[in-house]
Amino acid sequence: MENALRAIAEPNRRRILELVAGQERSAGEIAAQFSISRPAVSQHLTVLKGAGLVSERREGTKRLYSVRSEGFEDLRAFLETFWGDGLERLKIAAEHEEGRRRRDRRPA
Amino acid sequence: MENALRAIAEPNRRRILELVAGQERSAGEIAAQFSISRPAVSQHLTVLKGAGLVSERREGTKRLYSVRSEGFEDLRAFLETFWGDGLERLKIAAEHEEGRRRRDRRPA
DNA sequence: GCCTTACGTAAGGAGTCGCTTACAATGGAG
DNA sequence: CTCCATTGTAAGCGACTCCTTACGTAAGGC
Repeated sequence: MENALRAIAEPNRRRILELVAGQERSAGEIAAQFSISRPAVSQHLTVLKGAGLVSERREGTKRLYSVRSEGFEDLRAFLETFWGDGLERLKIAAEHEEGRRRRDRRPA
Repeated sequence: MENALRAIAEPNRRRILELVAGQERSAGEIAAQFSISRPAVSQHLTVLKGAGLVSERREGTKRLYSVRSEGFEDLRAFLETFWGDGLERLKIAAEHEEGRRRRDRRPA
């Protein structure tokens, strides 16, 4: 998950993910959408692949990239802690612990 | 969202978030959990606050931090694109576009 | 074989990040 | 007012990031 988080922290990589989200695309096709150099995009693709967020498929001389949604599952799990129910559950747990500590300090 | 993503990409900051998730905690209380220096933790807290992921409340000389779940909303929206329904919808849209392009190229 | 197309890899440089130590600021206790 | 506790801020340093240009590699077309 570490790698995935660092990967999506970079704006160009996020744009790449959005590009390949709905549609498999070749490296060149992707690079054409950017002002940065083609090797720079290639490096970003390597990072995304290393993070498990995209998969690569070779076809002749081309390399086709697409989103690998399994790679996002750990992120989902981690982040769900911080919104909605996950946070609620944590708060309740913390309050219980708080009560226990108070009782230990000044026992009835 | 940019700031939030960069903020959570750092392991120590993630640990801080987990610490303050269930329970409001003071800066010192947080720093005590880390091997890095107290100023380093303070800097991380500044980053998290700047990203809107934690809120700060002053009480006497102490500063109490807690998770601000609204700060995670944009992340949720962005990431939902890449798992489950969001990705499905994008794929269908891409296929339609693909079909349209084929028709344009070789009209019936 | 030779050329072209499509792409990754290597090397190096500017900028950013996260850490440390030293110092400043603010609030409460006496 | 002085002292202590709690915290942020400043300055500087090594490590990492992202970019560029130059070069290497592999699959076709002819």
